[in-house]
Amino acid sequence: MVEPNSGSESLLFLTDEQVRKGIEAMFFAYRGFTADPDRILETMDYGRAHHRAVHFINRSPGTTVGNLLTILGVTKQSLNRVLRALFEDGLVEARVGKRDKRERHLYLTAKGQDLERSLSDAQRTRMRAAYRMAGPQAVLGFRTVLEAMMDPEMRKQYQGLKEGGA
Amino acid sequence: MVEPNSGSESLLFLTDEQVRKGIEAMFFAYRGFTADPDRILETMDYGRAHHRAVHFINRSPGTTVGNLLTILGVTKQSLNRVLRALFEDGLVEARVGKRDKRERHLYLTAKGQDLERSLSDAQRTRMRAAYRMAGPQAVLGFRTVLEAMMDPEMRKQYQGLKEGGA
DNA sequence: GAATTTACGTCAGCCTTGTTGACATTCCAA
DNA sequence: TTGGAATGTCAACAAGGCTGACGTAAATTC
Repeated sequence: MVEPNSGSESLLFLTDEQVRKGIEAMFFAYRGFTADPDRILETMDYGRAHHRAVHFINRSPGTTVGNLLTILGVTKQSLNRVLRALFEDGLVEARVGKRDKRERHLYLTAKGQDLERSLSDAQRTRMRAAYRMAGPQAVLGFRTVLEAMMDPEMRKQYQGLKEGGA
Repeated sequence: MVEPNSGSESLLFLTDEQVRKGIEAMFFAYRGFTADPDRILETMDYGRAHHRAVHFINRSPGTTVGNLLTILGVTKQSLNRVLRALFEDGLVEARVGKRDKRERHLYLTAKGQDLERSLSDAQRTRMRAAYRMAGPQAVLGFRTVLEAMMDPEMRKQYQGLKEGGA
């Protein structure tokens, strides 16, 4: 049913049908979103999990294992499997914390940075194309809605990264 | 209207940094997007794959297995495992095609519709809240960018569903 | 200084959901 | 009649989640 509207304001954008279109758009767009890096990763022995780790280590060099766990929202066993592979292949290195020696600070090696670049180039190219097609006004709306969709703690993480970045 | 940019207008929304924020927004938002149905599903014996099947069968009642394969982008073996569970639990029924008896047309049973409703209620509630927070202009932009991110074939699927709906 | 907590690693085992390959059935269409 | 399409099913496997249990070193608290 069409929702009531305050005054003459149209709230048609809140109908079930409109919302469902948004849901399906998320589904199909997310597929596109991951498609390019996935293609690169599958030629190597890596998956999406490695990509995510590499992305956020690149984003916040020196981040700890614990931070990464929070951001990625997986168990340490899961993350550890991924990190072990990245260590062994020399893409990531861990340095023992100076202040707190229990912590491991994670950094991409040169080789890791190369991979990161090739992955995010692919993804950025698609994003940039989409941005260009849609225009700045649409991009603003895109980000606004996505932010509103996040869980509050995740939104904090996201906004933290926003400031924190280089 | 803060409109586009002929000539020397700002293209700042296309910087690497802006694009990266978009990438991270997609990552975090998608987590939120799936969180609510996931919580419901995990109490039952189902996963996201079941949700997707139920969603699209509900969306296009009478769709064939082949159509579903195309839309979901998985192998028939994967889909078949999911469908078998849904048949056994009486959520979905398959009717042999009248014109082409090889085809199975898929329908939700009343029980299946109940599950679909409870799942999409959860997801729609979040989406609607996000839409309301962001406003109609932002929602327009949101959908525009997502559409631009899709692979062309997926975009066709998506737009086909748009018209095809109930 | 001892006890506890924190940060991390690791082993083992399980589940979901994706994959390939092989093969059977049914049925449309040439 | 035969080829190929649509569907189903069996088997095996992999990625990447999960839990539980245990170990170690360092920091913190008592």
